[in-house]
Amino acid sequence: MSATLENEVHQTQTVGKILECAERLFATKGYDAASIRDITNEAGVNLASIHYHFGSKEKLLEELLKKKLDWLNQERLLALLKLEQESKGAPIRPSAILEAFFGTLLKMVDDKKNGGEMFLKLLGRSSLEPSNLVWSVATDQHTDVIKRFKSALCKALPNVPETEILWRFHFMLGATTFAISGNGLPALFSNTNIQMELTSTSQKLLMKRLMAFLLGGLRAPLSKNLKVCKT
Amino acid sequence: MSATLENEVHQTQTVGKILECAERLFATKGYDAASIRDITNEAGVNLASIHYHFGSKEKLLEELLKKKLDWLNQERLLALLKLEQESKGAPIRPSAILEAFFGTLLKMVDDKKNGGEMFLKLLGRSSLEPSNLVWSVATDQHTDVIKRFKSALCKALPNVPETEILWRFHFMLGATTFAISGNGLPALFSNTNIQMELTSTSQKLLMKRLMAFLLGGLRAPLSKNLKVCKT
DNA sequence: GTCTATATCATGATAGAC
DNA sequence: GTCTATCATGATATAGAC
Repeated sequence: MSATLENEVHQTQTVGKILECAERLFATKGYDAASIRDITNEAGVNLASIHYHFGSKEKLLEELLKKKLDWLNQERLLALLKLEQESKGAPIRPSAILEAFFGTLLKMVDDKKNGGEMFLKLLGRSSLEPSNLVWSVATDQHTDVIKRFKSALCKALPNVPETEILWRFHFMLGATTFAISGNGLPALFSNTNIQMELTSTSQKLLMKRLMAFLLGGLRAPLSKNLKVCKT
Repeated sequence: MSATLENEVHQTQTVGKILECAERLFATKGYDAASIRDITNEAGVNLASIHYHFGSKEKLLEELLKKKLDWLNQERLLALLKLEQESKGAPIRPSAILEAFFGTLLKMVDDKKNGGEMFLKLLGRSSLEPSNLVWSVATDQHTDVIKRFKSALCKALPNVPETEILWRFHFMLGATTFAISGNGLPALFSNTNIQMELTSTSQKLLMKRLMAFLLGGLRAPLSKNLKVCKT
């Protein structure tokens, strides 16, 4: 009995340490650049333990993404449900809906303890990879969350066709992803006298900036050709 | 003499074949997953030739990106100059400016012969990678192009502060990147009866959709806190 | 069931013959 | 400029210790 307990503790420790180090290393060095040797060394566990506990390096990444995404989507759902409860039946403000979806995401950046920013960068990178890992781990929960937000947006913006809402959802995801991993910013801000602002820009300011942009894009008037083929 | 010529022909053939295959394989399998053995095999050249001609696998990618980006930025510059010439001194329509910058990019998708779509996906992926390769190959030309477009946008939108223009530039890049590599779309469109449209959506329609969104975001009203700290 | 040591295979890189 | 041989490293699979 005592042995079982010890083993369990041991396992959770091993698995936990692997998850923790893997997340950090994947995010900083990138998935491919982070070798399982790096991870197991840093975690102080055996080289083969990743294979034993997760099956493969890719499964480890999958596990990581799934865990965090599930948590994230639950937060999103809660935020949306709260909004729906507050406005009984009536359409919700588009800005509030966006805040529930993308704001919940951006808030993770501040989660220093759990490496939120690193995870978000990893997430952004992973969502463009050919393997399509991020979207393949999408659980039923994930598609459910998207469906609910889409419905809320459709109700809030009756003038925008459903197809258009979905496309704009996609565009908004892209803008948010870039907002989080500000890789291109140095190039943009070079030769201006406002680079300084980059590092000192607080998360709250970025959020305001992004939200204004997303809202503008979401509510943009349809171009002529799109009005015609309204579904 | 004849030998020199033959060598040169040989070299250009070898280099050309490497570039061609590398671009396709990088774009389809991803940079890491495409081994130099894959590339040299498919190109029908020797394994070591990549190192001889480019120095390393990474330098090869760098070369590829630089070549295409230089071409792209020249196209953008030409488009902008044409607009500036047409409207002598007067501000240019924001939509025209966006079309010159992002439309030029999107047009590459249709360049089937040169694998435009694959390249754009590769470009999108690379711009989020930690190595920051895309932005580090940014030549003076690149920063010049960005500076010119920024100026044009500032003139066209006098109500939006310069800092804000730059941030929104960044957001627009993100939206465009996602628009091109439609990885997340299946997840978004699942359980709707409009998935079909995905594959059949023409480039022109996507362009209209994206442009409407970008314009909306670019011209969005500033949130209160941003108006205060207008530079 | 949990972990470790070891073996096998593929990768990027390099040196040297031609 | 091209090719072969070889190396160091890393990913993965398996056999076996506890």
